[in-house]
Amino acid sequence: MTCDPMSDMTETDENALNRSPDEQASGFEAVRTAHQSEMVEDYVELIAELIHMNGAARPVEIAERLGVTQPTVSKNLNRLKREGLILQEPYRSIRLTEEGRQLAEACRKRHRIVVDFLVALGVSQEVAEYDAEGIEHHVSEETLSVFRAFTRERSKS
Amino acid sequence: MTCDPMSDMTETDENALNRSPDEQASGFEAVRTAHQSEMVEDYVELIAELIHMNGAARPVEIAERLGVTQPTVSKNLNRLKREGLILQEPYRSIRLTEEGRQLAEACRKRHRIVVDFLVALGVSQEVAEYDAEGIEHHVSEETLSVFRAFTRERSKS
DNA sequence: TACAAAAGTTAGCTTTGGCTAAATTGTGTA
DNA sequence: TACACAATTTAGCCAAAGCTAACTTTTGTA
Ligand SMILES: [Mn+2]
Ligand SMILES: [Mn+2]
Ligand SMILES: [Mn+2]
Ligand SMILES: [Mn+2]
Repeated sequence: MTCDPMSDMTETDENALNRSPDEQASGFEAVRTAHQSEMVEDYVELIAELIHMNGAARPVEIAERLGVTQPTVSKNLNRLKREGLILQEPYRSIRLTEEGRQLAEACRKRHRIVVDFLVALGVSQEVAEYDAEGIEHHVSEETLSVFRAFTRERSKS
Repeated sequence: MTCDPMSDMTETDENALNRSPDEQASGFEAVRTAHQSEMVEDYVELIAELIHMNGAARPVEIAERLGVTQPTVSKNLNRLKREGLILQEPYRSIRLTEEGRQLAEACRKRHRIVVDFLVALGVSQEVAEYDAEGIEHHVSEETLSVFRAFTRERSKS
Protein backbone atom coordinates (compact mmCIF):
# COMPACT_ATOMS: atom_id res chain seq x y z
CA MET A 1 0.00 0.00 0.00
CA THR A 2 2.60 2.54 -1.11
CA CYS A 3 1.21 6.05 -1.13
CA ASP A 4 -2.50 5.74 -0.38
CA PRO A 5 -4.15 8.54 -2.33
CA MET A 6 -7.29 8.70 -0.20
CA SER A 7 -7.55 10.76 2.95
CA ASP A 8 -10.53 12.06 4.86
CA MET A 9 -12.58 8.88 4.45
CA THR A 10 -16.19 8.95 5.54
CA GLU A 11 -19.12 6.59 5.86
CA THR A 12 -20.07 7.45 2.27
CA ASP A 13 -16.68 6.44 0.96
CA GLU A 14 -16.82 3.21 2.93
CA ASN A 15 -20.20 2.39 1.42
CA ALA A 16 -18.90 3.08 -2.06
CA LEU A 17 -15.87 0.89 -1.46
CA ASN A 18 -17.92 -2.01 -0.16
CA ARG A 19 -19.99 -2.34 -3.31
CA SER A 20 -19.49 -5.29 -5.62
CA PRO A 21 -17.80 -4.74 -8.97
CA ASP A 22 -21.11 -5.40 -10.73
CA GLU A 23 -23.00 -2.92 -8.64
CA GLN A 24 -20.38 -0.26 -9.28
CA ALA A 25 -20.30 -1.07 -13.00
CA SER A 26 -24.06 -0.61 -13.27
CA GLY A 27 -23.68 3.07 -12.46
CA PHE A 28 -21.07 3.61 -15.15
CA GLU A 29 -23.12 1.62 -17.64
CA ALA A 30 -26.15 3.80 -16.93
CA VAL A 31 -24.11 6.90 -17.67
CA ARG A 32 -22.94 5.46 -21.00
CA THR A 33 -26.52 4.57 -21.88
CA ALA A 34 -27.75 8.06 -20.98
CA HIS A 35 -25.14 9.57 -23.29
CA GLN A 36 -26.69 7.71 -26.20
CA SER A 37 -30.07 9.39 -25.78
CA GLU A 38 -28.99 12.89 -24.70
CA MET A 39 -28.67 14.30 -28.18
CA VAL A 40 -32.07 13.06 -29.28
CA GLU A 41 -33.75 14.28 -26.11
CA ASP A 42 -32.28 17.77 -26.27
CA TYR A 43 -33.17 18.10 -29.95
CA VAL A 44 -36.84 17.14 -29.66
CA GLU A 45 -37.26 19.29 -26.57
CA LEU A 46 -35.73 22.27 -28.36
CA ILE A 47 -37.76 21.64 -31.51
CA ALA A 48 -40.95 21.68 -29.45
CA GLU A 49 -39.91 24.98 -27.86
CA LEU A 50 -39.21 26.53 -31.24
CA ILE A 51 -42.53 25.38 -32.67
CA HIS A 52 -44.25 26.84 -29.63
CA MET A 53 -42.40 30.17 -29.88
CA ASN A 54 -42.24 30.65 -33.63
CA GLY A 55 -44.76 28.28 -35.11
CA ALA A 56 -41.89 26.45 -36.80
CA ALA A 57 -38.53 24.85 -36.04
CA ARG A 58 -35.82 25.73 -38.53
CA PRO A 59 -32.37 24.10 -38.56
CA VAL A 60 -30.59 27.45 -38.46
CA GLU A 61 -32.18 28.33 -35.16
CA ILE A 62 -31.63 24.89 -33.70
CA ALA A 63 -27.95 25.32 -34.53
CA GLU A 64 -27.83 28.74 -32.92
CA ARG A 65 -29.52 27.67 -29.70
CA LEU A 66 -27.41 24.52 -29.38
CA GLY A 67 -24.18 26.32 -30.21
CA VAL A 68 -23.24 23.96 -33.06
CA THR A 69 -22.94 24.39 -36.83
CA GLN A 70 -25.74 23.83 -39.33
CA PRO A 71 -24.17 20.71 -40.87
CA THR A 72 -24.05 19.12 -37.43
CA VAL A 73 -27.74 19.81 -36.99
CA SER A 74 -28.52 18.52 -40.46
CA LYS A 75 -26.76 15.25 -39.75
CA ASN A 76 -28.38 14.78 -36.36
CA LEU A 77 -31.82 15.54 -37.75
CA ASN A 78 -31.35 12.60 -40.07
CA ARG A 79 -30.99 10.39 -37.03
CA LEU A 80 -34.20 11.82 -35.55
CA LYS A 81 -35.89 11.16 -38.89
CA ARG A 82 -34.61 7.57 -38.95
CA GLU A 83 -35.92 7.10 -35.43
CA GLY A 84 -39.34 8.37 -36.42
CA LEU A 85 -39.34 11.43 -34.15
CA ILE A 86 -39.55 14.17 -36.77
CA LEU A 87 -40.86 14.76 -40.28
CA GLN A 88 -39.11 16.99 -42.74
CA GLU A 89 -39.17 17.41 -46.48
CA PRO A 90 -35.82 18.67 -47.78
CA TYR A 91 -35.26 22.41 -47.30
CA ARG A 92 -38.46 22.76 -45.30
CA SER A 93 -38.92 23.22 -41.60
CA ILE A 94 -39.36 20.46 -39.10
CA ARG A 95 -42.43 18.89 -37.57
CA LEU A 96 -42.64 16.41 -34.73
CA THR A 97 -44.31 13.05 -35.16
CA GLU A 98 -46.72 11.96 -32.46
CA GLU A 99 -43.90 9.91 -30.94
CA GLY A 100 -41.58 12.90 -31.13
CA ARG A 101 -44.18 15.12 -29.52
CA GLN A 102 -44.56 12.71 -26.63
CA LEU A 103 -40.82 12.40 -26.09
CA ALA A 104 -40.47 16.19 -26.17
CA GLU A 105 -43.25 16.53 -23.62
CA ALA A 106 -41.62 13.99 -21.31
CA CYS A 107 -38.25 15.72 -21.63
CA ARG A 108 -39.74 19.13 -20.96
CA LYS A 109 -41.47 17.87 -17.84
CA ARG A 110 -38.31 16.24 -16.53
CA HIS A 111 -36.31 19.37 -17.34
CA ARG A 112 -38.83 21.46 -15.42
CA ILE A 113 -38.79 19.17 -12.40
CA VAL A 114 -35.02 19.49 -12.18
CA VAL A 115 -35.01 23.27 -12.64
CA ASP A 116 -37.85 23.86 -10.18
CA PHE A 117 -36.14 21.61 -7.66
CA LEU A 118 -32.82 23.42 -7.90
CA VAL A 119 -34.51 26.78 -7.56
CA ALA A 120 -36.57 25.58 -4.58
CA LEU A 121 -33.30 24.44 -3.05
CA GLY A 122 -31.74 27.88 -3.40
CA VAL A 123 -29.84 27.77 -6.67
CA SER A 124 -30.22 30.85 -8.89
CA GLN A 125 -32.50 30.71 -11.94
CA GLU A 126 -29.62 31.02 -14.40
CA VAL A 127 -27.42 28.37 -12.82
CA ALA A 128 -30.43 26.10 -12.32
CA GLU A 129 -31.16 26.19 -16.05
CA TYR A 130 -27.46 25.78 -16.84
CA ASP A 131 -26.90 22.74 -14.60
CA ALA A 132 -30.24 21.13 -15.39
CA GLU A 133 -29.25 20.75 -19.02
CA GLY A 134 -26.77 18.07 -17.97
CA ILE A 135 -28.31 16.72 -14.77
CA GLU A 136 -31.68 15.92 -16.36
CA HIS A 137 -30.18 12.99 -18.28
CA HIS A 138 -28.87 11.27 -15.18
CA VAL A 139 -31.79 11.33 -12.78
CA SER A 140 -33.62 8.08 -12.03
CA GLU A 141 -37.35 7.85 -11.40
CA GLU A 142 -36.75 7.53 -7.67
CA THR A 143 -34.65 10.68 -7.51
CA LEU A 144 -37.12 12.53 -9.70
CA SER A 145 -39.91 11.65 -7.26
CA VAL A 146 -37.88 12.94 -4.36
CA PHE A 147 -37.20 16.15 -6.28
CA ARG A 148 -40.91 16.61 -7.00
CA ALA A 149 -41.85 16.01 -3.38
CA PHE A 150 -39.27 18.48 -2.11
CA THR A 151 -40.40 21.21 -4.49
CA ARG A 152 -44.04 20.63 -3.55
CA GLU A 153 -43.30 20.85 0.19
CA ARG A 154 -41.10 23.88 -0.19
CA SER A 155 -43.62 25.83 -2.27
CA LYS A 156 -46.38 25.08 0.24
CA SER A 157 -45.32 27.83 2.66
CA MET B 1 -48.64 27.67 -35.29
CA THR B 2 -49.95 24.31 -36.51
CA CYS B 3 -49.98 21.75 -33.74
CA ASP B 4 -48.26 23.35 -30.76
CA PRO B 5 -46.53 20.51 -28.96
CA MET B 6 -46.33 22.24 -25.58
CA SER B 7 -49.11 22.10 -23.04
CA ASP B 8 -49.13 22.69 -19.31
CA MET B 9 -46.81 25.70 -19.45
CA THR B 10 -45.50 27.10 -16.21
CA GLU B 11 -43.40 30.00 -14.98
CA THR B 12 -40.33 27.80 -15.38
CA ASP B 13 -41.08 27.14 -19.03
CA GLU B 14 -41.69 30.84 -19.65
CA ASN B 15 -38.30 31.67 -18.13
CA ALA B 16 -36.59 29.07 -20.30
CA LEU B 17 -38.31 30.41 -23.40
CA ASN B 18 -37.33 34.00 -22.70
CA ARG B 19 -33.61 33.28 -22.65
CA SER B 20 -31.39 34.51 -25.46
CA PRO B 21 -29.98 31.98 -27.91
CA ASP B 22 -26.49 32.54 -26.47
CA GLU B 23 -27.60 31.97 -22.93
CA GLN B 24 -29.36 28.77 -23.91
CA ALA B 25 -26.36 27.61 -25.94
CA SER B 26 -24.03 28.08 -22.98
CA GLY B 27 -25.82 25.29 -21.13
CA PHE B 28 -25.46 22.85 -24.02
CA GLU B 29 -21.84 23.84 -24.49
CA ALA B 30 -21.14 23.16 -20.82
CA VAL B 31 -22.58 19.67 -21.19
CA ARG B 32 -20.36 18.95 -24.20
CA THR B 33 -17.34 20.20 -22.28
CA ALA B 34 -18.19 18.05 -19.27
CA HIS B 35 -18.36 15.00 -21.50
CA GLN B 36 -14.75 15.54 -22.47
CA SER B 37 -13.50 15.19 -18.90
CA GLU B 38 -15.87 12.53 -17.58
CA MET B 39 -13.77 9.57 -18.63
CA VAL B 40 -10.59 10.94 -17.11
CA GLU B 41 -12.32 11.88 -13.87
CA ASP B 42 -13.99 8.51 -13.38
CA TYR B 43 -10.73 6.67 -14.13
CA VAL B 44 -8.53 8.56 -11.66
CA GLU B 45 -11.20 8.36 -8.98
CA LEU B 46 -11.52 4.61 -9.47
CA ILE B 47 -7.75 4.13 -9.59
CA ALA B 48 -7.43 5.91 -6.24
CA GLU B 49 -10.12 3.66 -4.77
CA LEU B 50 -8.37 0.54 -6.01
CA ILE B 51 -5.02 1.65 -4.65
CA HIS B 52 -6.68 2.33 -1.33
CA MET B 53 -8.45 -1.03 -1.23
CA ASN B 54 -5.81 -3.31 -2.72
CA GLY B 55 -2.57 -1.41 -2.59
CA ALA B 56 -2.52 -1.43 -6.38
CA ALA B 57 -4.67 -0.57 -9.39
CA ARG B 58 -4.63 -3.20 -12.12
CA PRO B 59 -6.23 -2.73 -15.54
CA VAL B 60 -8.23 -5.94 -15.23
CA GLU B 61 -10.03 -4.65 -12.17
CA ILE B 62 -10.58 -1.20 -13.63
CA ALA B 63 -12.24 -2.91 -16.58
CA GLU B 64 -14.42 -5.03 -14.33
CA ARG B 65 -15.59 -2.12 -12.18
CA LEU B 66 -16.27 0.12 -15.17
CA GLY B 67 -18.04 -2.61 -17.12
CA VAL B 68 -15.81 -2.27 -20.20
CA THR B 69 -13.25 -4.53 -21.84
CA GLN B 70 -9.54 -4.58 -21.05
CA PRO B 71 -8.46 -3.13 -24.41
CA THR B 72 -10.73 -0.15 -23.79
CA VAL B 73 -9.05 0.43 -20.46
CA SER B 74 -5.61 0.03 -21.98
CA LYS B 75 -6.34 2.66 -24.60
CA ASN B 76 -7.84 5.11 -22.14
CA LEU B 77 -4.94 4.68 -19.73
CA ASN B 78 -2.68 5.92 -22.52
CA ARG B 79 -4.63 9.15 -22.53
CA LEU B 80 -4.22 9.48 -18.76
CA LYS B 81 -0.51 8.84 -19.22
CA ARG B 82 -0.26 11.50 -21.95
CA GLU B 83 -2.04 13.94 -19.67
CA GLY B 84 0.41 13.24 -16.87
CA LEU B 85 -2.13 11.79 -14.44
CA ILE B 86 -0.72 8.27 -14.07
CA LEU B 87 2.56 6.41 -14.30
CA GLN B 88 2.81 2.91 -15.63
CA GLU B 89 5.59 0.76 -16.97
CA PRO B 90 4.28 -1.77 -19.49
CA TYR B 91 2.57 -4.79 -17.93
CA ARG B 92 2.90 -3.33 -14.44
CA SER B 93 0.22 -1.80 -12.27
CA ILE B 94 -0.71 1.82 -12.18
CA ARG B 95 0.38 4.67 -9.95
CA LEU B 96 -1.02 8.17 -9.76
CA THR B 97 1.17 11.22 -10.30
CA GLU B 98 0.83 14.05 -7.82
CA GLU B 99 -1.47 15.79 -10.30
CA GLY B 100 -3.49 12.59 -10.71
CA ARG B 101 -3.76 12.18 -6.96
CA GLN B 102 -5.09 15.70 -6.59
CA LEU B 103 -7.63 15.27 -9.37
CA ALA B 104 -8.78 11.97 -7.85
CA GLU B 105 -9.16 13.63 -4.47
CA ALA B 106 -11.23 16.45 -5.94
CA CYS B 107 -13.43 13.99 -7.81
CA ARG B 108 -13.96 11.84 -4.74
CA LYS B 109 -14.97 14.87 -2.70
CA ARG B 110 -17.42 16.04 -5.32
CA HIS B 111 -18.80 12.54 -5.69
CA ARG B 112 -19.31 12.35 -1.95
CA ILE B 113 -21.03 15.73 -1.77
CA VAL B 114 -23.52 14.60 -4.39
CA VAL B 115 -24.17 11.21 -2.77
CA ASP B 116 -24.49 12.65 0.73
CA PHE B 117 -26.85 15.30 -0.59
CA LEU B 118 -29.11 12.81 -2.35
CA VAL B 119 -29.24 10.60 0.73
CA ALA B 120 -29.97 13.57 2.99
CA LEU B 121 -32.79 14.43 0.60
CA GLY B 122 -34.34 10.98 0.93
CA VAL B 123 -32.93 9.00 -1.97
CA SER B 124 -31.82 5.46 -1.15
CA GLN B 125 -28.11 4.69 -0.79
CA GLU B 126 -28.02 2.49 -3.89
CA VAL B 127 -29.85 4.90 -6.17
CA ALA B 128 -27.86 7.83 -4.77
CA GLU B 129 -24.61 6.14 -5.77
CA TYR B 130 -26.10 5.14 -9.13
CA ASP B 131 -27.35 8.63 -10.06
CA ALA B 132 -24.35 10.44 -8.63
CA GLU B 133 -22.07 8.75 -11.14
CA GLY B 134 -23.65 10.87 -13.87
CA ILE B 135 -24.82 13.93 -11.97
CA GLU B 136 -21.40 14.70 -10.46
CA HIS B 137 -20.07 15.82 -13.84
CA HIS B 138 -22.77 18.44 -14.35
CA VAL B 139 -22.88 20.29 -11.06
CA SER B 140 -21.53 23.84 -10.94
CA GLU B 141 -19.74 25.31 -7.93
CA GLU B 142 -22.85 27.22 -6.94
CA THR B 143 -25.03 24.14 -6.94
CA LEU B 144 -22.38 22.16 -5.10
CA SER B 145 -22.35 24.78 -2.36
CA VAL B 146 -26.11 24.58 -2.04
CA PHE B 147 -25.88 20.78 -1.83
CA ARG B 148 -23.24 21.02 0.92
CA ALA B 149 -25.29 23.51 2.91
CA PHE B 150 -28.41 21.39 2.68
CA THR B 151 -26.64 18.26 3.84
CA ARG B 152 -25.04 20.12 6.73
CA GLU B 153 -28.38 21.56 7.88
CA ARG B 154 -30.19 18.28 7.49
CA SER B 155 -27.60 16.27 9.45
CA LYS B 156 -27.69 18.80 12.31
CA SER B 157 -30.86 17.40 13.85
C1' DT C 1 -38.75 38.90 -62.13
C1' DA C 2 -33.82 38.52 -61.59
C1' DC C 3 -30.42 37.64 -58.42
C1' DA C 4 -27.84 38.07 -54.07
C1' DA C 5 -28.01 36.51 -49.55
C1' DA C 6 -29.64 33.18 -46.38
C1' DA C 7 -30.71 28.58 -45.37
C1' DG C 8 -30.06 23.83 -45.93
C1' DT C 9 -27.45 19.80 -47.55
C1' DT C 10 -23.56 16.83 -48.87
C1' DA C 11 -18.91 15.23 -48.68
C1' DG C 12 -15.23 14.29 -46.18
C1' DC C 13 -12.31 14.90 -42.19
C1' DT C 14 -11.31 14.36 -36.88
C1' DT C 15 -11.63 12.70 -32.07
C1' DT C 16 -13.54 9.85 -28.61
C1' DG C 17 -14.54 5.69 -26.68
C1' DG C 18 -16.56 1.46 -27.37
C1' DC C 19 -15.60 -3.50 -29.43
C1' DT C 20 -13.08 -8.27 -31.08
C1' DA C 21 -9.12 -10.93 -32.38
C1' DA C 22 -4.59 -11.85 -31.88
C1' DA C 23 0.02 -11.12 -30.04
C1' DT C 24 2.91 -10.48 -26.04
C1' DT C 25 4.27 -10.63 -21.29
C1' DG C 26 4.04 -12.15 -16.45
C1' DT C 27 3.12 -15.66 -12.84
C1' DG C 28 1.68 -19.55 -10.03
C1' DT C 29 2.23 -24.18 -9.71
C1' DA C 30 3.17 -29.01 -11.02
C1' DT D 1 12.21 -24.92 -14.10
C1' DA D 2 8.68 -25.58 -17.50
C1' DC D 3 4.46 -24.16 -19.04
C1' DA D 4 -0.37 -23.17 -18.89
C1' DC D 5 -3.18 -19.56 -17.80
C1' DA D 6 -4.01 -14.86 -16.66
C1' DA D 7 -3.10 -10.18 -17.69
C1' DT D 8 -1.80 -6.72 -20.81
C1' DT D 9 -1.15 -4.65 -25.13
C1' DT D 10 -1.62 -3.93 -30.16
C1' DA D 11 -4.13 -3.72 -34.38
C1' DG D 12 -8.00 -2.73 -36.59
C1' DC D 13 -12.92 -2.12 -36.72
C1' DC D 14 -17.24 0.85 -35.67
C1' DA D 15 -20.60 4.64 -34.39
C1' DA D 16 -21.44 9.16 -32.54
C1' DA D 17 -20.99 13.83 -32.89
C1' DG D 18 -18.33 17.58 -33.80
C1' DC D 19 -16.01 20.49 -37.74
C1' DT D 20 -14.96 23.04 -42.66
C1' DA D 21 -15.59 23.57 -47.52
C1' DA D 22 -18.38 23.36 -51.25
C1' DC D 23 -22.78 22.76 -53.36
C1' DT D 24 -27.97 23.38 -53.87
C1' DT D 25 -32.24 25.42 -52.83
C1' DT D 26 -35.17 29.00 -51.12
C1' DT D 27 -36.39 33.66 -50.21
C1' DG D 28 -36.52 38.62 -49.92
C1' DT D 29 -35.96 42.57 -52.42
C1' DA D 30 -34.32 45.91 -55.97
MN1 LIG E 1 -30.04 18.32 -21.72
MN1 LIG F 1 -33.31 19.95 -21.47
MN1 LIG G 1 -18.92 9.67 -12.88
MN1 LIG H 1 -17.58 9.29 -9.48
